[in-house]
Amino acid sequence: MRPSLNHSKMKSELEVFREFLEQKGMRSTPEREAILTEVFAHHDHFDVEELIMRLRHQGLRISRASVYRTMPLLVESGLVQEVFFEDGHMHYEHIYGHEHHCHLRCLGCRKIIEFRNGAVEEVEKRIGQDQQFEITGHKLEIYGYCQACQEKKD
Amino acid sequence: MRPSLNHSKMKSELEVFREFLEQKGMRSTPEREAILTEVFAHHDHFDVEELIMRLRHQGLRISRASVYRTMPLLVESGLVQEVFFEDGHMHYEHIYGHEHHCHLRCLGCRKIIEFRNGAVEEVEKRIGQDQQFEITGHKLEIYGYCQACQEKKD
DNA sequence: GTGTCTGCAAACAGTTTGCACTTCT
DNA sequence: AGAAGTGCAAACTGTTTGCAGACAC
Repeated sequence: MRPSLNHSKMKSELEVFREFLEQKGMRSTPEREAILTEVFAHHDHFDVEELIMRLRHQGLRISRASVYRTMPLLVESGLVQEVFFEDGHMHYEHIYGHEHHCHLRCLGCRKIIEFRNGAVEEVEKRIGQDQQFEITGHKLEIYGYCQACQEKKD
Repeated sequence: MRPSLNHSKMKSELEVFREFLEQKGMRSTPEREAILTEVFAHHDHFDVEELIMRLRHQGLRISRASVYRTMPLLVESGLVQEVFFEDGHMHYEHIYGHEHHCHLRCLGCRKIIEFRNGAVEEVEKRIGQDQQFEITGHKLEIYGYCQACQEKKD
């Protein structure tokens, strides 16, 4: 479902994170690294609560505060992305080492399908030139009703 | 900056809202209509706090609760869209009567530029067919650094 | 050793909700 | 009359923060 890029020539996410922290004069700690590792352990969208639960299941009792303090670091380092805000809280996904993808969301059952499409990258490039922007990324979300939910509506 | 569609053949947003409410067995009230009117009175992104302030400036003392209760109705009716969650709260824009547009966001100064691009609509259409989705809309946000912020970084 | 980080608990902010009263039909 | 809506204030929930002790460098 979510293909990885060829990692052979890439730094690991841990290396990237350590370099990011060092460059900011911040420390690499067991807590931060455990959070990072857990974030990359599953290929699904997640929220802070789920992440904390997963850490607990590993026997790691990392405080809520530390997780909340670490999330912006992961985002700033480019390893993780805020995907959408829903049900009163933010949802994230890790993006490092994965091809860029967009989201197709069913407004009926709330199911989310990922897809890739090169055309969006081209649009992005053109817009960047037109507006003199240095583009670093994009988010495309398409929404509607999946087949099952279309039938339910009738 | 943000061109309107040709309104001559369109229902007004008020008509749309009234029909939406009626169809849901809900009432059209002065509060709901004042909120709707104020939402369509300015062509900018806004948040609930700003909206309440603008209503106050009109001498309308509509409670926070009513505004919070009305926002989901405006979204559900398709008149308004949630644009992004930032600084701890949601930001909206009205979309009825306006061509669809996307957002280009500067990560440096947080400035947001709107743009239109037909290619995205085509992508949307194709994805809908591939996935058997009935597409109702999309959100594309491209981010990066504007020219001024690129220079600042050097 | 020094400055950063963690965990805790309290604080905060946006949003939701229960309730008594009002309003629309 | 009855159902639905409003305003108020309290409750709720996700997130942030101050502080004392712990730890990385």
